[in-house]
Amino acid sequence: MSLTALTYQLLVALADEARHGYGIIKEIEARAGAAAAPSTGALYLALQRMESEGMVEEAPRPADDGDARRRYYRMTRKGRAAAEEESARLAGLVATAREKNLLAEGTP
Amino acid sequence: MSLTALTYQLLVALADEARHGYGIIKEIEARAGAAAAPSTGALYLALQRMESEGMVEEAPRPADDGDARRRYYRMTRKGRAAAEEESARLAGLVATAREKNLLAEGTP
DNA sequence: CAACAATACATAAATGATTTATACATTCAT
DNA sequence: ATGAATGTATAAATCATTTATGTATTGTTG
Repeated sequence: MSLTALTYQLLVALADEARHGYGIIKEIEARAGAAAAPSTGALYLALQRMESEGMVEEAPRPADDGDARRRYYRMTRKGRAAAEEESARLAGLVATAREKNLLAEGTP
Repeated sequence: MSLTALTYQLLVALADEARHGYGIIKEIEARAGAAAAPSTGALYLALQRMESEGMVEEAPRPADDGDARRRYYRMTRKGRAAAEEESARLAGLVATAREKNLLAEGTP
């Protein structure tokens, strides 16, 4: 039972701190470019699904954030465990890709 | 337009040499364990789709392989380019996961 | 302060890949 | 010769994502 690409992407975005939906998109854009970010439709549906699966949960809005529209989410223990497992799997796959010369030498 | 997880997995399996369908499954099992390998249903449908997309093409059966059932596939140039691009994307994602402590320290 | 762009969340319908199940023939090992 | 493993294949069902759209709030700028 492995994670979808989008689920994993969102878990990584939430790994360091709680964020609201649009904030997740902005985080992904900042790290990987606008093309890597999901559409709002995909994002909010995925967050709903992930909440129902127990991967994330809603978190209180920080006191210093006055924008009442924002809904914050954070990873649950289960979400973190799933993200760690998937990270290991992907790291192995990337290592294989490197062995097979699918990554330019010197790529981190 | 990015690759599905299964598509990428199959391209990596084909990156070093042409293989037949069942051989792809065995290669994945050898590298990542039986749980990581796709079912035959998923595999053959994916190969068909990938062939129609121009990601892989059928290759002649090696002379030293007498099993007439086997159908060999190899990556096309397009498939290799897509696999390289996706490898870079995933390497970046794994690097982020590492920064956020989703990978045990010392993991390759 | 008015107008506009960006932010923010949300859902429906269509699409499309994968899962699950099944089928069947060939090859290998004992 | 018998059974297990190999090998390819397809149909039906499932389920996540895409695409399109709607609406309200917040920030910016002239």
